[in-house]
Amino acid sequence: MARPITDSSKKPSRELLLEAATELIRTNGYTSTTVDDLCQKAGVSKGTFFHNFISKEELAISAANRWSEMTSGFFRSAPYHQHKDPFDRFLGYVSFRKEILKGDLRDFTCLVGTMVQEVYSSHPEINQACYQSIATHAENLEADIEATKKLYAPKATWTVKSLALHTQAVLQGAFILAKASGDVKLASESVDHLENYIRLLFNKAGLPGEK
Amino acid sequence: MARPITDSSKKPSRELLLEAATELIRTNGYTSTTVDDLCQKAGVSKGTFFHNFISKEELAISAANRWSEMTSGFFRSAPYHQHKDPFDRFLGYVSFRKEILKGDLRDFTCLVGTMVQEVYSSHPEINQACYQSIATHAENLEADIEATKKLYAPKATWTVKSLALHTQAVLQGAFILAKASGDVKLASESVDHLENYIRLLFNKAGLPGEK
DNA sequence: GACAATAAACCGACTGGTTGGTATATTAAC
DNA sequence: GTTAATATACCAACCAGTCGGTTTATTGTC
Repeated sequence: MARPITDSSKKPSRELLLEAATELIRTNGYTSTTVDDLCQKAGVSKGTFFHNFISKEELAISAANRWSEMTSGFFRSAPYHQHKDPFDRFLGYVSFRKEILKGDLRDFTCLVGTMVQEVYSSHPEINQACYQSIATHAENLEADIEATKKLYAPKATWTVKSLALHTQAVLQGAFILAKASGDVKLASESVDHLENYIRLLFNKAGLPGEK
Repeated sequence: MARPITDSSKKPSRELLLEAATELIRTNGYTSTTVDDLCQKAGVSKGTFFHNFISKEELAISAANRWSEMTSGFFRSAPYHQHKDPFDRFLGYVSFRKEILKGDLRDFTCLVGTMVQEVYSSHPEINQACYQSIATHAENLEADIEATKKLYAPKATWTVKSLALHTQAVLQGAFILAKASGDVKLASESVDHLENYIRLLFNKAGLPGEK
């Protein structure tokens, strides 16, 4: 049996493999995820795997790039962009990130943040694709942060880029807390503190009690 | 040759293996670190490995527990404890964490935060040891945070525990940024924002420009 | 304090199974 | 009938863990 497609309802093998990679690597990491695991999950054979990717490493790079594109699309169409005030858009982004911290860990944790820990030293090309994804995501926040800063904290000495990256650091750290504890609430509460920080930063009244 | 010790200058094989594990797992992760790698790094044989540990998994658990003890000792003897004001002690802790972000990534990143990403789903016992390490470390901050809160933000609605864990989330996230980018500065700048948050939280005047 | 018996630490060759990757054959599409 | 997509069988390297045996340290006995 071979080439069983042209059935337009079925996704191409390459896409099936990338989806399998996203799910399995998010759950078990890059090294623990074997090519056979990926083929089984995607429902294709090993021949198909190496027809579509020259190596496991190339699959990981493709998965990281695909992750970047998919998350970009996902957040671009999220509702928080509709706010008039850039502060509301920025805070809306963080609140949105908090809202989607629900259900299964495998569904909201970050593929590229997970991979970085394993590959930063041994697989520089995968690492670069991962950093590209994180950095691009952070850069997408910079316009709103810049506008917010101009409006509400024009003299602040921190840089827009550093705050954008800080939001990503908090989220990545929150994922680690959730994984380690098995309790998603710990992640939520860390993002609560990030929200609170952002309000304080722009004099928008944080939680009660800080004056 | 065997039992070559009683030479008080040489460390026991078990300790050598745990040191090797800390270094190699921090660099390459748990799965990528092979038993042979560990033996070579420690300068012992495979027989010795399995004489000291019943499995690779047990070594990882022991390494996580040792990590917990070593970091506890390291931070207990750090200078920030000498401050009179609990706010200064708390902020001093965070500043100290920032100061040690220097030199090689392998020397300041977190063993247990790295392992969690790979093992949380597949090796619950390792994961538990990792969480124990993170949680205990956070708990060690709670007394100072509690005292700071009573003094400077008694009506704040956030919990002491959540703020302690948030500091850990920021640090873990900062490590990911540093690994991904290869630039330690990104980690430092994220910790800058954490310091700034803590100052704002207790009305201790953050960076200029926030009012 | 000599020495035999026992225990603890250690070694490296070996094993069964796994891994990423290859070679080759088969099928579908144009 | 050429080409792209798929499948299966296979391989050499590698992996965690085992095993039989050696060397050193400790302990009990005289």
